[in-house]
Amino acid sequence: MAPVYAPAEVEDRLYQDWLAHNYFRAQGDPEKATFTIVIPPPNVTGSLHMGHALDNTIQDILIRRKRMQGFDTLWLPGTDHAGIATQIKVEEHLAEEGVSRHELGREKFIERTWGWKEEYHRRITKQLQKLGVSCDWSRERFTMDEGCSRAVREVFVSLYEQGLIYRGDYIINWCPRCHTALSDIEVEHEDKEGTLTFIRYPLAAGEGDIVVATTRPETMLGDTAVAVHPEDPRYAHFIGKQVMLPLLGRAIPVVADEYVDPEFGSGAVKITPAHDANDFALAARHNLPALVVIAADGTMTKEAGVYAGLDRFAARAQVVADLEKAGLLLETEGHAHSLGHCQRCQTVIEPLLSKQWFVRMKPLAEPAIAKVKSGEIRFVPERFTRTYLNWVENIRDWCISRQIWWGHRIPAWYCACGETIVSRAEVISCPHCQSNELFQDEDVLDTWFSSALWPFSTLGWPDKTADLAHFYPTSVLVTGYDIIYFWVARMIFMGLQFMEEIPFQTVYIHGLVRDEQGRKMSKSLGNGVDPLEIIEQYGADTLRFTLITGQAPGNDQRFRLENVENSRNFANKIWNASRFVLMNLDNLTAEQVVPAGNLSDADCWILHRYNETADQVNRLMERYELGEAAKTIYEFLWSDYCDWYIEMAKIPLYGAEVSEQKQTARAVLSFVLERTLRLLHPFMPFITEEIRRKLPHGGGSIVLASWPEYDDLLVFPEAHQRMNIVMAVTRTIRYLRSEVQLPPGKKIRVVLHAGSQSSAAALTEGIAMLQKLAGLEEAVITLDLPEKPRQAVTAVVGEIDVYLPLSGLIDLTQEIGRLEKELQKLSGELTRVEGKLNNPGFLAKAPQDVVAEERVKAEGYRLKWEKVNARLESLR
RNA sequence: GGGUCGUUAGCUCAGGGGGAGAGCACUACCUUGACACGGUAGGGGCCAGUGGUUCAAAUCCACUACGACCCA
Repeated sequence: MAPVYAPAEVEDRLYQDWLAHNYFRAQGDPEKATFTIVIPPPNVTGSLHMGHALDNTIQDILIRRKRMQGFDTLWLPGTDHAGIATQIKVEEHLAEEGVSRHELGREKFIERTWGWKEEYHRRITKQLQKLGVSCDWSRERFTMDEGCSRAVREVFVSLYEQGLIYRGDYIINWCPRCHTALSDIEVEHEDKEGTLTFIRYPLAAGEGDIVVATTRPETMLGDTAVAVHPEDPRYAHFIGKQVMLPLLGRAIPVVADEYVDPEFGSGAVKITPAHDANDFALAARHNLPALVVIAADGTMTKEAGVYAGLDRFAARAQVVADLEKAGLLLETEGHAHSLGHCQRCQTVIEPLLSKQWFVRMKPLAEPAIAKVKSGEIRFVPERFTRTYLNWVENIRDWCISRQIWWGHRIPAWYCACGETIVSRAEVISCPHCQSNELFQDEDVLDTWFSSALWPFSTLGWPDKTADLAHFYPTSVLVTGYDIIYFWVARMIFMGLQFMEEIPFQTVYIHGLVRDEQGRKMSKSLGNGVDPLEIIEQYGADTLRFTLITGQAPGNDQRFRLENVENSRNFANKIWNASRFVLMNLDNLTAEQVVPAGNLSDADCWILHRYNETADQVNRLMERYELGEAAKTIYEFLWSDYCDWYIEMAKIPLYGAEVSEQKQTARAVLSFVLERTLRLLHPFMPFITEEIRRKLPHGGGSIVLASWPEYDDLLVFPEAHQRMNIVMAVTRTIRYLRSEVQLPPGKKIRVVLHAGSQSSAAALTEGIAMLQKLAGLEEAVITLDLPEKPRQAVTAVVGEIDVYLPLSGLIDLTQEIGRLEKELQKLSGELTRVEGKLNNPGFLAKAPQDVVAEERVKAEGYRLKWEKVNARLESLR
């Protein structure tokens, strides 16, 4: 074995081996308890980022543990067609060839996009495999594959038949760049400093005018009314009259409506029903017409008169200039307002009146609220329950039609007779007029429509498959808080609607992976770190460990290279510890690895600590505290196993001791290492498998090895206690040595004055360890020390007095100073603890075990204080 | 405007009612037969502020300040 672990030589080989053995295949055994995760399908737009790496690491950890625990585990992989996002990519690609999608035509364009999908799907799959994910690739799905597409049609038609999908003219969010409608949540709002423009609208008849304030002057061309608050005395006499729309000279009415805020601007509002959702609602109440003045491409329509053809922003400038010329521009003032941008291309969203398909949300949301409130679906961390409920409880209808080509075509056909046919199958003739002149709706569905069905469409729905019966509902959904609305909420209501059962029991929410400075990683900033590069350089285990220990549930983390290095060092530490064990195993067989008989205190101690670790890891993992669980294993392996036990084990292994002790040490070293590797396997799958194959073990891959649980047979409290004494004394001697600057190689004599038979016994049992670990040539253990050595440095460990007699090497003044500092520290502790014990309230109300604990502490401090003080006085 | 989260060592962050933790950085020493991607020892924090609850608050509650995010 090389002294430095080289993951590149290991990882691909092991992954291929795992695949070849079908270890990740779900069994589909109806008798067995299941554990199921469906992957949040990555978009086929490009490559995976750190967020994916984290998301999939978490899932893999959960899945691998459950697989080892014997569950029938299914981790179902797949990818998402990502309608708009992918279409943009392909269009950009085409643009490089100088072709637009319209020149290419719909059919050819979709063909090209499938080609794109194939390429990126391949890339994504490879990346996931590099990460080590244990997905069941035989069940892989794609949101636009035949089965998922059938599910989409079934759901659409079914919802339509139930009156939960409708088509109509409403204000939607329009992206002039993507040329499509968007749902509300696909619009990102950003606070921008804008301008509030005050415009004078003269009365059509008679003197006077009314001033309106707007942030979007160009929309005045589409105004069909001015509205004021009914109780606003300033405008009472205008209500019912007509005003002249400037520039276009159209007469429009003044209406009264409660919606108007008299405090804002001038208190009078121009009404543009076709370009503002609130105006649209108001217009409906007052039977006002709607005039579309901004077209789908963001330029002005012919309704805009002389402004027709101008871009909306150019038109704004022109309108303002013309108003000014006409003397109708009263004033402008700075005004902060929130501006919607397209989530995909950042273009300013245009509210636009158009005919779209919608899902009626209220009836679907109700059960989705109930199942979360009842706790049937649980969010981890719990606070995301509120995030979810806030949205679902205020939900609005969902605009699901998109004016793009890449996606699920809406299964609706239109006949010249006016008939609309929504159908699961292709429609050939009109059921109303028998005409064959039918046209399918040009639009496709929102990508999230198909994603919402993912937990059951991937298991075979609408067919009643065995997988669906066995694996639905899934166990956990793992995803980032950024798509709770987009995805999680929608899966819940679709699952409830169509499976009549929740889609998952637990929603585990994690945070974002940010860059070193805490900024969101993004293409435009160029601050993204490619997971593959990290894997190539440091290994997948290292990346996984970095991501999982870097996160606390639900919180964002910063990706820092120094953390990666730390994880890499940990992998190397494991490698070298294992190297040590393997070098010393000496043909130990798997059966001999089980430690039996004649265990030393050190052996018992490490077994006990291992057992505590396993227990703690299990508790933490049950609570989804994966980072803490990983850190617990790290701590155990590095500190307990390497720093202490390996060093202790060297005594029998290197010493000229009886061979039985050697054999026991070998067995314990191997036993603890092998089990710890199993504990660590979900976190670092590759290195644990690689090493375990070299160790004596029960056979088979670690992937299917049994998961370590707490073991009653590995509890050794007395030996554990004795070792703690030996270790504390060791640490103290090391400390004293460094205080007097003894060279590390210098062997010294130490006198240990034990305060009781039991401490003396502990020390005697551990004497070889003390000698080795504290660099002693001799350790004198005594219960009776009538003459305290004067030329010595001393310390107190519990009831044990430690003396390092070092005649000639000691500066007594310095020693006195050190002891005084120690005494001061002890006084502080003693005061604090005694303060508590002198407080009658504490004695009366604190739990008895806490009081007892404090008494023990106080006694310990007092004893130590007295001893240090006595020593000090003897030196003065 | 409503909501959520954060403020802990120089830096990045865990922890979460009863003795302040990790990694990195820092200081001193050490090429000891697993590992210098290592070892040993050490320094460093009124846990943002103010009130409250409690025998006991970094931890719970309220408010304030600053920062981040989500929703209108």
